[in-house]
Amino acid sequence: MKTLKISEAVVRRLPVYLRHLIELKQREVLTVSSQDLGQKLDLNPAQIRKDLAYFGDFGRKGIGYDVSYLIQQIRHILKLDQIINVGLVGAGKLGHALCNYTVYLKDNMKIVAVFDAMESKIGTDINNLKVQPMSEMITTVRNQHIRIGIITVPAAEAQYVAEQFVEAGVEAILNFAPVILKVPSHVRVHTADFTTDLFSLAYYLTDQGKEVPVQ
Amino acid sequence: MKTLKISEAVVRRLPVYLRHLIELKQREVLTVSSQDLGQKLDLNPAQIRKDLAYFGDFGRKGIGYDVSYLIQQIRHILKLDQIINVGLVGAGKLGHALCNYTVYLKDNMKIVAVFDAMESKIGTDINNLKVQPMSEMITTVRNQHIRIGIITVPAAEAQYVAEQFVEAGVEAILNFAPVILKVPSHVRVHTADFTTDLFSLAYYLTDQGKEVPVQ
DNA sequence: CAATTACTGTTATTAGCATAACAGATGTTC
DNA sequence: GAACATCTGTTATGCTAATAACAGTAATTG
Repeated sequence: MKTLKISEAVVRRLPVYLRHLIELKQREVLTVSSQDLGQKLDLNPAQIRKDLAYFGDFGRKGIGYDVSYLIQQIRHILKLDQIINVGLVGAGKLGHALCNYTVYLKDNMKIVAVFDAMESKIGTDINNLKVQPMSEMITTVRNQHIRIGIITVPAAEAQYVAEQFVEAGVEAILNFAPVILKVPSHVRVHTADFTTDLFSLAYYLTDQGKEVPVQ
Repeated sequence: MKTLKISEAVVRRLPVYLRHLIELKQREVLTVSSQDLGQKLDLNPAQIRKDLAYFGDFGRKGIGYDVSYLIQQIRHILKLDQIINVGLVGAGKLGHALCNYTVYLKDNMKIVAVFDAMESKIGTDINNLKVQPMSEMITTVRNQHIRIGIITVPAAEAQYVAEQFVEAGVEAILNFAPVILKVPSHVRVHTADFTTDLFSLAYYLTDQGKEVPVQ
């Protein structure tokens, strides 16, 4: 285990490896080479080897990587062998979708509390969790040892929610609102905004002028 | 307008600029400097100037950028001044959320059709759109001139849906399923998977061992 | 058991992107 | 209207990340 500074690009590929390895394990594949992985994941084999080598010598020359062992190692690197509690603010459709989705996963990461500012939503059930008012957020985050916060509120409220999360002591935030959040540097933020994704995809469309048949 | 190859990193920042500029316009700010923008968006001012300069001389020395003019220009670059119809497959919670969300935007990009494979979902209403069966997908995509496809189905079905989209003639795909899609090179794919986001955030958490108070 | 093949881990090279530096232009102030 | 401040567009520099190359090791085959 080296102590080099690992780039974010590397870290973001690890979950991709993990996902595919789990699939391989389900298909009872025992070992896999960087070339196989590269083909399936559209990545350069050398890059995969280098990524993994940052964290240890997981492979065997002439053979490849033991699937089960590598799964175990990546889960450890990503801290998925710890219990990681997650809190979510914003019980809208997207919030609902995320609650369902992550529960589906067989990992130690779980959404354990949901909050909303709207009176009408408080007390309603999402995936066996009762939606709590914002006033309870800080104490719940502390009591339930919530370490990651997810924000699925409208843009205008996102900064306020982020500040509450920070005050409560969350270590990282996953933000779905289309704004750049300002938080202290010890809190990691990732913004996952699909309008950005959609708009940047539009750039690559072929230019066709403005007239389009509308029925 | 130069014909250099624009990097994806640049393209992905354009929607971020656009969003903030629209906010500035609503607040009746007339001009803005790269420094102001950089401060608000956590970006280097030089980078912003360079990004914009790829596409033209939009700013004025000593002054900055005219907000309205720059909005217009970026919208043009991103082709948001054209009508861009979008189709979505997967009428689950996430699909619902996306339908609501994009409709909210005042842009020419709209989800105009929703499909699902499940019998029980077909015919139901999502945001004034009737969910159609997969069998109608290809003809609808062609008739309605759908150019971007969104995939919000489970991982196992995503590749099949992608192939249908490609056959129907879609130019780009936004994929929310946690798989790497294989499509011809003329179709642009962006995968927006939040398990990847969440898992890579976990990497940055402080190591705390495995014991965690669970109520 | 030598020769061959199939792999990794690591070092070297290339390419791409972000930052810095600066020249040129605009407005403002005294 | 000269001196100064502001801010862009562009060129130069530095750095980070991706790719390629290769040495070393394990299994396999004749």
